[in-house]
Amino acid sequence: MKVLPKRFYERDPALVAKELLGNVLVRRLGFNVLSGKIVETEAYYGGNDPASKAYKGRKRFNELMFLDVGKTFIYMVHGNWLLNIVAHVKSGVGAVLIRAIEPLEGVEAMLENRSVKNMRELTSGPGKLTRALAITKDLNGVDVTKKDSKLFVAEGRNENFQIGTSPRIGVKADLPQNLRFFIKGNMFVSKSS
DNA sequence: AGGAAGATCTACT
DNA sequence: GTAGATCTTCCTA
Repeated sequence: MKVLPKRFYERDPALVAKELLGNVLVRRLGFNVLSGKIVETEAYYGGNDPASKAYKGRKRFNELMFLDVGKTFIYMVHGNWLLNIVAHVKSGVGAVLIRAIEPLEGVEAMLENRSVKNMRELTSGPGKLTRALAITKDLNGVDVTKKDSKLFVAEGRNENFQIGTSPRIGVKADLPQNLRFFIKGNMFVSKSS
């Protein structure tokens, strides 16, 4: 299993967000390995992006977005932990929000973390997937470019799929460009349009 | 102390 | 399918 290198994240967040699709998020949890294919992402920028946590300047809780790329940036919204990976060009600011994954390994363990009737509900949303993979603030700042981390991103198989885009979801003030990316037709995408 | 926040669940029509 | 309550931090006063 190959891990995506740090330089992968040292680019424009929108590009990183788009190219993360189809790669695999891997969570080590005790003796278990839980993983899922990334099927939906959003890009966030810095000071000129009103929806970004970094919009109001560098604070202690968001400083990871200003620092090293390839690390997690995790925060709580409405009682849900949301998982981002820091990505930006050199000395820039930005991150990619992981919005949905398609479960691959460790489905039983995920089901223990979340009681759902429908498989589709397991990881089809940013707060859902963090709960399924037991991701909390404890994993904030973890380096996802190291394969002995508790959380990292591995290269997916090079499958062919179509990429859809849309405005970001749930943001009050969005930028004019489409910064949400998803795999068209995948069941686990949180919303199809 | 109070409120807002990149969402989710539940309970209805 | 849609509306409303509610989940927990961090920010701002």
